[in-house]
Amino acid sequence: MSTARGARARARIEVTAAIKDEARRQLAADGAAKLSLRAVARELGMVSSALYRYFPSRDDLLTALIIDAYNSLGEAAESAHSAVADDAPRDRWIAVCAAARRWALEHPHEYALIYGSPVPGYVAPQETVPAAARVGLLLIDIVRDAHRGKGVARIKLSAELTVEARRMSADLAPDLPPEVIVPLVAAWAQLYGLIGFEVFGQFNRVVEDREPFFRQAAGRLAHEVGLVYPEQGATA
Amino acid sequence: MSTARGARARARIEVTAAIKDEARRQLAADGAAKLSLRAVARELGMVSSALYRYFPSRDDLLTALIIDAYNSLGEAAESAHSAVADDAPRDRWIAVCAAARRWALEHPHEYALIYGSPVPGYVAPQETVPAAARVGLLLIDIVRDAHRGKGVARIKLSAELTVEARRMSADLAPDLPPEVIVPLVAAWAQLYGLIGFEVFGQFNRVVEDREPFFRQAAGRLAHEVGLVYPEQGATA
DNA sequence: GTCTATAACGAGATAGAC
DNA sequence: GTCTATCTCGTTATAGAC
Repeated sequence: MSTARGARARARIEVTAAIKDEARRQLAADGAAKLSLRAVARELGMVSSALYRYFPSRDDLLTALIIDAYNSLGEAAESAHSAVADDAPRDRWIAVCAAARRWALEHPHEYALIYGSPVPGYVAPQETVPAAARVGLLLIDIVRDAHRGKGVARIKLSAELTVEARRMSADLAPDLPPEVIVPLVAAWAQLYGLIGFEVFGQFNRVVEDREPFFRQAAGRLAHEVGLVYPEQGATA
Repeated sequence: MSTARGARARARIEVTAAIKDEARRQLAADGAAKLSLRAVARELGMVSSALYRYFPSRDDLLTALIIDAYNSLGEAAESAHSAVADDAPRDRWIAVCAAARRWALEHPHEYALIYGSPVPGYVAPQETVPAAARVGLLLIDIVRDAHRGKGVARIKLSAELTVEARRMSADLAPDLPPEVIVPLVAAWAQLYGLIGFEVFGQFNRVVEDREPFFRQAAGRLAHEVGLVYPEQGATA
């Protein structure tokens, strides 16, 4: 009986994985907007009503794919980071940025799913938040370490930004000063500007040798958040 | 006879505009992937085959919408720029960035069309290039002026980037040195990272008071491309 | 010449009866 | 779970109105 239950659980996991794999293939072919439970079922030789035992709606399947994508990206970034965990913060920052870029280039359709245009009619539930936050939290960790080691330069914030900056700091990293969290969040968004332009083809005929270009830009982003070599202290 | 031709030409322009307006409405509702000639025709009280007198295919209609969006954005940026044409390059830079952001927030679906996920099965023809380049060329102009006035700081490029940097410089702005064109292109991409995160909702619960945040970030981008106040010369 | 309407194709999705 | 009747779609051929 426990073996039967185990077998059933195993089967359920396998079918769930097969559904998501097929859904990812259709994502790549037709885009998230056209993802259809029926088409997935047909391709798997199932009937559409059977899919509802695994995903109660198309939106739930989409949510699962989105969470998987964020986790896959987060894992790629975290494992790249752990390989250089003892290096200078600036090098760790660049390693994480490069890992995010590599993942995006290897999974362009999943990248489009999480950082591209919103899917019409779909609203991401709160469930997606923890997975979505992984890369951001990693970048915060790196800057936090540099800040402890004083290897971080602070920036002057405009007066109109001080209230919001304090709120962001309290929300995201209470141990980091507002003058650090603002450029950090900006760099986070800018990183995905660089990655998105490459993945979505905006760099075609503009930037050709993209790896060194990206490394240079990621280094500038590190500088923007105050990460300087090796722990040489802060400079304005 | 010439009046007849004029009336026909006018009618053609009006119908073309009506088709594009309706297509834009459907774009906002269902996304570019689901844009359908038949649905547009139905909503306009025409028959689908009649649309082919105006757009030879669905992709041609999409292309027209894309070019219009780029031109609308380009116009917004250029008119914002001409209002501050005599200010310091740094202020002109920030004005153009702010205009691009405002346009994107006011036209989120058209922004998604040109800077979001690619439309599955659609490849943008070369026709779109001139319109797509307008904001970029404006940013180049601003940096060029600052460079003439020596108000631009050069950055050290990594050795691995020198060849590509020279190619980019020759291609995009032969009168600007590679050490300027690289951060300029990077800042261009990063600008759309900031805008995209706001338009696509990635800043929800992260950045709330977004206007001052954006201005701060745009100012940092200006700094990154070497624009400093007023023409106080170059610093590393 | 310029346009619109009718009809049809082949492909795919969908709803409901069974 | 299967089958069928009825939708949608992009696109083309054709015929006729202005």
